[in-house]
Amino acid sequence: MTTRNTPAKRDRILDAAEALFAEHGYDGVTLRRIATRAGVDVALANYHFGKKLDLFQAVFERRAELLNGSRRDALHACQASAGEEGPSVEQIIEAFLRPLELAQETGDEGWRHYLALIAYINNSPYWGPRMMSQLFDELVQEFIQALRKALPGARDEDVYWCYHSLSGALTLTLANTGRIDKLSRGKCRSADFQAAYDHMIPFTAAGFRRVCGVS
Amino acid sequence: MTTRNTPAKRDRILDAAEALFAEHGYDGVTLRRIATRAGVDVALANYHFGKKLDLFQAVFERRAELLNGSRRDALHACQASAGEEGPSVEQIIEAFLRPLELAQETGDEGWRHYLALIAYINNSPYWGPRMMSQLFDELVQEFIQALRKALPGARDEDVYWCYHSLSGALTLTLANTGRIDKLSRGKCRSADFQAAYDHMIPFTAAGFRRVCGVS
DNA sequence: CAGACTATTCAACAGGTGTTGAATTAGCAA
DNA sequence: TTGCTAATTCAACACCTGTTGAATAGTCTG
Repeated sequence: MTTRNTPAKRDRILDAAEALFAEHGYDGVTLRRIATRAGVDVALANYHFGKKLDLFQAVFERRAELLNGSRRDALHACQASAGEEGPSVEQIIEAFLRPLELAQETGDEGWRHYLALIAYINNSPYWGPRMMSQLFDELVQEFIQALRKALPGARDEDVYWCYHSLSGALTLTLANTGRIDKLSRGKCRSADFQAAYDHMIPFTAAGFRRVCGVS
Repeated sequence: MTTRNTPAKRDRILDAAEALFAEHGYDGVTLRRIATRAGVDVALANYHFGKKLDLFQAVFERRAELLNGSRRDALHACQASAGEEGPSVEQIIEAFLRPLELAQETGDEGWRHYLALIAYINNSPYWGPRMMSQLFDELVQEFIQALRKALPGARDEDVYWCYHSLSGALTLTLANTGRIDKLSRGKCRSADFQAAYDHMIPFTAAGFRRVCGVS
């Protein structure tokens, strides 16, 4: 009965905040701008979410479990289809990255904004340590565990440093700054996510193999 | 005669702005906070640099040429010592990265802040496209040209996508968020720059080789 | 219908923002 | 000393910030 064609104002606030926080960061966005973009009074954000920081956190958490879910599914799927010794490095990284590509390629541009927000947070010396761990560390450790199994004899330290490089490459992809477009004079488009991941998967897999000593 | 042991206030403003912008971003920092940290009146920033945005740009530009210089020197040096067919992928990436490590390991922590600021700008969808090109593109193109020569037959598109991954891994290193410390439970420390680059160089070099088809 | 509860807006606050022009100090030349 | 100029501070402005409490509209229940 209460189904609407226009989304509820509460959701529109989240959508607006998501897009603006992703592009300008936490301090670069005012509640009034969010409210204006959502077509809503300023006070409504406070009514629904409390303080500005709580709204920020709500945006951050909204899609996290969904994302973790599809990533976890992808990992378990490739583990199930692999034999006794588990999936290859390539398959694990694929499971780590492809769900993001799918999310970015959805018609819903909210996912693009959300992932750009993750990039902002992950790259920030202030927000990164404060917010990333609570939602993403557990699953990341599961991926790293799988990578360790796929790289027998690798030193833990090396695996973590490789993951660091993978995470950095991914973060810049999610940020979607369009810098590669300019650098390559149009030969690459950062909006072409499929191309981005198609290159990133073999790139990082080769890095893991080389550094972690499986030659 | 006018040599002082305390740096001129103009420089102290730049130092304070550099550190604060790097940690909190452009909008997360107030001129009053910069002035306080520099031990200076608020109006002095405006006197020396004009608007807040001009101060931001001044900080961004202050060390750029110095950095480009040492990177360019490193590239030319490895090109000179290499034979006719030019340096290897590893050598080029080393020339691209080591100058940053050296800067970060200087006693002067200003360089650490500066490079974290570069990471912030490079990763930002707002600032990245606006500020990175003007100062850094020319030299980056020189590095990419060298990489192309070291990877004969590689498609331009592939080289640029590989550079994108390299740039991302580097950016997250510069941001110095300390996330890897927590993830690895102390096995890796993001302040250990030498370890970071020691891993990053073979990691990315292997990626280039694999993706750009030199097997 | 009345009532209750939620969602939304209105109006305003106390405090912080970048910026400016005038006033003050310091450094040096003649 | 007296000037002159650059460096620095002071005081204040007009505006924007997040946040709040009261007022209004909307929605469902009985």
